[in-house]
Amino acid sequence: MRYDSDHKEATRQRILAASGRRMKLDGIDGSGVAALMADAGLTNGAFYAHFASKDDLVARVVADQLRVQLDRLGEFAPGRDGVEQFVRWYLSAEHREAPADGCPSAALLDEIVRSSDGVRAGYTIGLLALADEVAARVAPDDPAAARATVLGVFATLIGTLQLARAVTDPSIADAILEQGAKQATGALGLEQAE
Amino acid sequence: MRYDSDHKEATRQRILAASGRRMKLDGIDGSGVAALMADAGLTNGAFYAHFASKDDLVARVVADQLRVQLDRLGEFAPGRDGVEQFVRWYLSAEHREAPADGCPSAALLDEIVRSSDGVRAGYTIGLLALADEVAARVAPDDPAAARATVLGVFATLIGTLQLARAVTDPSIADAILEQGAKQATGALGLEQAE
DNA sequence: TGTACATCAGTGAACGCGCGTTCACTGATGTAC
DNA sequence: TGTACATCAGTGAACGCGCGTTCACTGATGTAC
Repeated sequence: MRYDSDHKEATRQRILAASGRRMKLDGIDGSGVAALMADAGLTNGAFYAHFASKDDLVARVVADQLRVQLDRLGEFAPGRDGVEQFVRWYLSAEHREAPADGCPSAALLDEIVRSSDGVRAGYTIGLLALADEVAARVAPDDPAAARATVLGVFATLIGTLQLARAVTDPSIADAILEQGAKQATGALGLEQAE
Repeated sequence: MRYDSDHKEATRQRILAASGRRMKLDGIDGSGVAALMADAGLTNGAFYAHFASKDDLVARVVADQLRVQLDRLGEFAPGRDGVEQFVRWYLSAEHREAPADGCPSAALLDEIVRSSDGVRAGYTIGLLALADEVAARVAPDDPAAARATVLGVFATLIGTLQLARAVTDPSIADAILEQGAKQATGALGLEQAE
């Protein structure tokens, strides 16, 4: 090998991470292949040595980004406490202001809806993996039954963050986040910390 | 006048309605000016006699679409019953399958987040007008206090519909809609009809 | 040990195409005289 | 009443540009002998 044996894989991961950031900022349609590659420190021609097409990249990015969310949850406390920390982070002003480092669902969900079946199938898998992990934490006795509740809470988190980002009045944006936290913690049966 | 005195205004409304449908299907970035004008039965050159730019159009479309939602609410029963009917319609399989005829927030919210301040300001006004109408219906004694609750419910409705549209498994999509209805009616203190 | 060749990640120019926007023009109709 | 002109919504070609994708090439390094 002319490079380390894992050189190409490392480059691929760099493209995935850079594309995740860029797409969450500028949207999927709004992120051109040349810009994504430049973000990863490469030129556009190298793209097709790593991905079959832009659609292929989108599917990988979406899956990768959901895995990052699962990792993030893993970095919080175990059990229900970690879920509460996750919700608190999710609906924070910091997350609202930093979409590039944030949740791919909030940033991209309605573009994902319009994406290919491959993208949506990957999204579904990643979403359910995250939901099942949360369900196992909040209802260790019967996680299967809790899955629907958790998906409902996800819907609230995603919609709340999008609304808070969309409105131009900061005090309304704050109120939306606060209300979302109330609903989400209530639905999960968590104490709302203040 | 060589045309009826309201001919141009009628054309403008036709462009707005056609653009609303198309953008909810293909996204804002995904809808080119030529395609939008063709949908309205015109050629691309006429566009700039009606709108200053595509961004101007987007702002008008978003405002127009939110007004349509307000009109829709007005067509349901008065008072709380109409709100319940609105929620039921919003989280129906029909609405999930027909984004072109549906809510602009669910179809476009994360593209609106990335749009210009003008678009977002118009969105904020339309959103609050709708929220205040709902608040006046569910809490006629103190609608101002109910606004936050209503915005929280909107977030749940929007996120729920997006999630249900994104997942590739139909039974999960159905479960997401059902769970969203449970949370939304609960938050509004409405009986959930079956 | 030294040289010729094979490998392959990445470069950068080019492809056809659709984008948002501009503009000279058309043609139907109202107004002036 | 008839003719010349003004108005203006809409047409359609063209602009420069960035898109996704292709491809001939580079150059660093490993392997063969």
